[in-house]
Amino acid sequence: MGKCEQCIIREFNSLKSLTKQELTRISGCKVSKTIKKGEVLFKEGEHINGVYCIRDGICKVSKMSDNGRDQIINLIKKGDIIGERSLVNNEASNLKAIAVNDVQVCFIPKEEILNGLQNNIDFSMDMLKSMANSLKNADNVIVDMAQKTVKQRLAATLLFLHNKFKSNEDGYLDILLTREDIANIIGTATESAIRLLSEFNKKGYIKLKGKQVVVTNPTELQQIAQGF
Amino acid sequence: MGKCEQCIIREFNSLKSLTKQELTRISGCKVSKTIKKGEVLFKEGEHINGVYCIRDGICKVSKMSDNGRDQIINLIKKGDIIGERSLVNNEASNLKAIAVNDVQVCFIPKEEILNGLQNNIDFSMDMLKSMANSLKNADNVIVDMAQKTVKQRLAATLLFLHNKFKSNEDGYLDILLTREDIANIIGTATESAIRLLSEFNKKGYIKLKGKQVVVTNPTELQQIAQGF
DNA sequence: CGATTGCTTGACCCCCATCAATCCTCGTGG
DNA sequence: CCACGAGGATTGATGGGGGTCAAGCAATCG
Repeated sequence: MGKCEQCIIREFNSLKSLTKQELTRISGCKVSKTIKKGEVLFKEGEHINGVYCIRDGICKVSKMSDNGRDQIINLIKKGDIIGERSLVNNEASNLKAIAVNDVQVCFIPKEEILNGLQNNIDFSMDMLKSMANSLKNADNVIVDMAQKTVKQRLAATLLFLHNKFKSNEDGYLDILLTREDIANIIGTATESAIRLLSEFNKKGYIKLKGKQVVVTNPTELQQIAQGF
Repeated sequence: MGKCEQCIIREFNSLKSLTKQELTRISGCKVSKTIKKGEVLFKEGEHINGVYCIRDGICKVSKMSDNGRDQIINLIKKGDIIGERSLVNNEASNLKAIAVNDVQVCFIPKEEILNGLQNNIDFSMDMLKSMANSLKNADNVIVDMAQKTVKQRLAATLLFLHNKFKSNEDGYLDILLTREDIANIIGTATESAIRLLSEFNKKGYIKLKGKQVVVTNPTELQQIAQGF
């Protein structure tokens, strides 16, 4: 496999602050994996003992609720790192990660990351910033979940997907989620999500081409998401 | 005011990892404040330029949603620190903090904390752990908000308050929240919260003595929170 | 080419947001 | 000391949002 020192992906995450030396060390012990669509990267309760750096593809990160439904907490893609949290507080993962499409990841053992955190201030500051940002984001999600209607949340989610995953100028996404996935992001029943998607489609805010969802009127969706 | 080196409060948070020297420096430039019940510690959009260490009392930390309702994100008490996030990523606060009862805080300037993060690995690791923990917590809240009914969330919230704020053996809380506050934690209308509180009261899971809410049957509330 | 999985729509009903009226409680000023 | 006003607590009535069950259809796969 390639060498971390030459990997562009790390520019997108905290690993960019590591030194050449550190990267070389990591390069020597990292493990590259391919996870096929639908397969599990790690599951709840598992001890990950390291972090995953996503080189390509998309994973849905979810957590099982008491009522037995999977709530999707996050979608991670190329350049994202996952597993730092369990690593830092030395606990088993409380989340599950499943490949939405074929995914290539590099696994970096715990010791290497801890070593970096202990000896490289820039790296640990980057990690802190990244977590601080995730926390801010989580707060926003909590407020939305608590206060917004399902319709508002769907509009917000479509915009989120549009902004994070749109590939080319025609607005198609790099990601293909099932209706159930979308419902599990919003936190609603699949049928409710479907009905609202159909409504948005009729009104021309989005286009449904098979399973593809294309946002055609972001402005209007923004309005809806904010409650108008 | 007292000296940080001798302050017991810091044992409850990341500041415990600071050296005697660092604490002495901080002691010299910290500012102690008293915030009266209902007053604002800081508000959304404000540049805090430091962190607050709660010495006594309770603050509700909230965020305004698009529809104009305040969502309470967190309740912080003696020993908690707030403001690290905005400090780390150098942004204005996205949250508001209001004193629930009279609160005593120490304000520690940004530079001191940054200095600690730069030079004291133990301190920054503690901060990382603290944030990792908050993130795990936030994930749980997101799942609950997305998947649970208002009744379940109320039961869970009552248990949370019971565990975090119960003072003496008779189950009374150190905290006195209005019905509106409780509703704003759950993310529901005040009337809905009131109705359910009344229902729990009739069934004997809690006791309502004036504004005081006392949990009398945690086991049953646990069952409800999990959906039975 | 069955069979499984995902998508869609209809029907039903309960939860909960909202509006409204009343009661309670406490702090303030006369 | 009491009246009174304001904010909080409570209860009722009502309507819509959204969860759930069920049936039919489309698409994908071994």
